[in-house]
Amino acid sequence: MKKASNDHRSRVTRMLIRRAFTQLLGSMPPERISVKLLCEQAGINRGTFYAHYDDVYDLLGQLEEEMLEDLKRALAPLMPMGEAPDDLEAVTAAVFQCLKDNSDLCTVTLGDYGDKAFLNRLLSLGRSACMSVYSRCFSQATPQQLDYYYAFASSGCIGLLRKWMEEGMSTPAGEMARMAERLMRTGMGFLQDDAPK
Amino acid sequence: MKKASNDHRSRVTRMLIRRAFTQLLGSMPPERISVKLLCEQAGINRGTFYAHYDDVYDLLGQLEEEMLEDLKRALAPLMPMGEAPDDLEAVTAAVFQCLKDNSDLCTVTLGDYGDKAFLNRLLSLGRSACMSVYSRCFSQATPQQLDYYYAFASSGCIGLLRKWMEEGMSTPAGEMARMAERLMRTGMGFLQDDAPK
DNA sequence: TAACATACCAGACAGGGTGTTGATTTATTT
DNA sequence: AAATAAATCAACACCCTGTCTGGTATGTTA
Repeated sequence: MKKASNDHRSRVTRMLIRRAFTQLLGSMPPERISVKLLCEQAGINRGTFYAHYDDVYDLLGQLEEEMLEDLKRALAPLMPMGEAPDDLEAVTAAVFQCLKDNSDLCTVTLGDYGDKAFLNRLLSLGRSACMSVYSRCFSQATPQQLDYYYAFASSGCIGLLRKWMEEGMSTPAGEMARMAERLMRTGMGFLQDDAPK
Repeated sequence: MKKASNDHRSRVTRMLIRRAFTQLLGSMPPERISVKLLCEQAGINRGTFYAHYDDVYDLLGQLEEEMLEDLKRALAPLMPMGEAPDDLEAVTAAVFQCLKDNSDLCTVTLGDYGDKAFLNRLLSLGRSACMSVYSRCFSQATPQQLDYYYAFASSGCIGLLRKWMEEGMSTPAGEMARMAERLMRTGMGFLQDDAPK
């Protein structure tokens, strides 16, 4: 990992790279993007790229890292450290909002050509927080059951996120959070008719 | 797309390729696997590979395609065509079972280095079936709401699947299906204590 | 069994991407 | 203005790709 200089030129260069990268990712998966093509698109020298990143995947990883830092920053005030957050819905809403703020990247990392590794990092981030809430609310469940429930709920939220992005994120983040909360807690039953099964 | 010969030699070669590919995928993501490396691992000539597949992604796609065909075959008797299946849990169980039967591939396509595109195909496969059930059971909901609910539920099931695989698929498929059903229909509330929120 | 078709292989080929280097130019900082 | 840091350019050897030979072995068909 190279160190990130704060020189004005460096920041401009990195911005050019990021812009070119997200543009290209809109039309092709990352594995099809060569450093050469990326640099042509960004209008920089190829050697310059290597001064900032190891390769295309290093670039992708660093962009994701920045986003996760954003997310952590946004969530920090809502999460008393080491403790279960009292308002889980507010946390969820903050997540939706943050991803909306980084939508240029998210539509890619979470999109069809997206990066599974990033999803995993996103999930493990929320894991500890949710588990502490779970074990408080669902004290009867076994740890293994809790694992399965978190796997279901967190992955479900990702699906919700993806759908939300497909729709252009027009629904307010708060409303999405409310929907997520309800789906996790009560499933789809609250909508059910009297129809059988 | 090349035509698949049924010549004995061809089948052996394709099997060698598949075996080498899944082995390699266990230790690196597909974008790191070169045709050269793959052929060395499989012990075949590089030109031979190109006689069967266009590139590594074509190979991956065809393997996934075969698996989806398996899945459709297994599901067909449970799904009266064009109609909503009456026993959704049986369908879910069949899905779990089929993926278990193809676990060598699934641990890869659904694993950490997995392929998002495959997930999408898996999801869209179940989409129409589920939607017909939804619109029957949840007649009050708007189509947009149904979309969101399917996004949540289907993605949640994927998460459950992944967790299941991590655990070595030791839990019976039927039991997993029951858990999935319950999580989708009633959420995690059935476990809840009297704790607040 | 003989003739045929098909799939392998080994090797070579041009083309292109990779990652690095060293010398030079340009911008920033103090 | 001098010192420092970054971007540029050209060139390098290396590896992978995709294709195409001609030769060999293996199946398939009559």
